[in-house]
Amino acid sequence: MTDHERESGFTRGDLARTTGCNIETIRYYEKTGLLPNPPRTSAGYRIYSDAHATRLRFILRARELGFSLEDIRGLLGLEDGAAPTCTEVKDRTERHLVDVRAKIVDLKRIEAVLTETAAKCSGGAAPACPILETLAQG
Amino acid sequence: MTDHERESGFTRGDLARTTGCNIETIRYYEKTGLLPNPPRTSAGYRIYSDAHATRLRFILRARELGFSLEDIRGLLGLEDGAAPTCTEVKDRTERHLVDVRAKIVDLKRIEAVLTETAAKCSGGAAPACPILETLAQG
DNA sequence: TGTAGGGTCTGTAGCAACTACAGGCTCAAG
DNA sequence: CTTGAGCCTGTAGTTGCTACAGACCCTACA
Repeated sequence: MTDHERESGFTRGDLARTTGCNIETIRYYEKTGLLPNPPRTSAGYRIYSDAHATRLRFILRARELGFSLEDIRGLLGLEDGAAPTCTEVKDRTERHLVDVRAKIVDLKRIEAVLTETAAKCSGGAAPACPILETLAQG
Repeated sequence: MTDHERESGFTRGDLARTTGCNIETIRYYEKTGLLPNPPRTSAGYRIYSDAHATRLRFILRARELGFSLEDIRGLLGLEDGAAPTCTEVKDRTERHLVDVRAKIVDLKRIEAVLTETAAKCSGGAAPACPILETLAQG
């Protein structure tokens, strides 16, 4: 890559480093349309700009909050071409929130059962394990 | 399948119905070694017994509690051939419990952020969406 | 000028834990 | 004897990556 070509742009490795994203993940997001195809040098190297970095950070942030890539596609307005309205964004967020809360409830139930079950077990090499028995009875 | 062949046994469909497990999942568990290869009729149909049903229910129950198939393999003593000791089972359960609790903490954090973010949004078709802005800033 | 080392390019395969076919048998009922 | 349901197999798809292999390319140093 010549100085001319890369001026005001950075490579995939640079983008990975500055965002903390795995370098292969960037290519994956490009393939699935979350990131736009960047311009290339004459040798085929991708050239990224600040706009790419901003979008990638958005995606990573949304992922951290548990949005699926499909959700993120919607938030980015990649589904119907137009940017989503504020209402659409809010709806999506609230639907996701419902999912998150349901998962919390689920996990708390699991935690309670596991805690209770584990407490029954004194350890050691007893022949009958209370944990296994609990699992068997379901 | 003749009456003789199926006597005291049931088919994969039967097993699926009585356990609530998807019929294809049964084959998958067999392929991955969680369920033993059942005997077959002369036509190749699998014949299951109560022992198979018991084991499958154990697996399903453990799955409900969030154990991975790898964990379950351990609980069933399929890793080293011998049934695990009570201590091993307890260790595995407690390690899993740590994971579950970590996930709960994670999701609660996510829930808090989403709730807070969604509250900023009044809906409508405002040009600047506070949710999207929050995501962008991360 | 040559070369060593990194980086990047592509396509493809693998992970978990299923799920869903297609295309072919087999079985029970009418 | 046919019809329809059920079973058999292998294989491909799902989500969200991650990890190669084998080929380029680019920079730095001798």
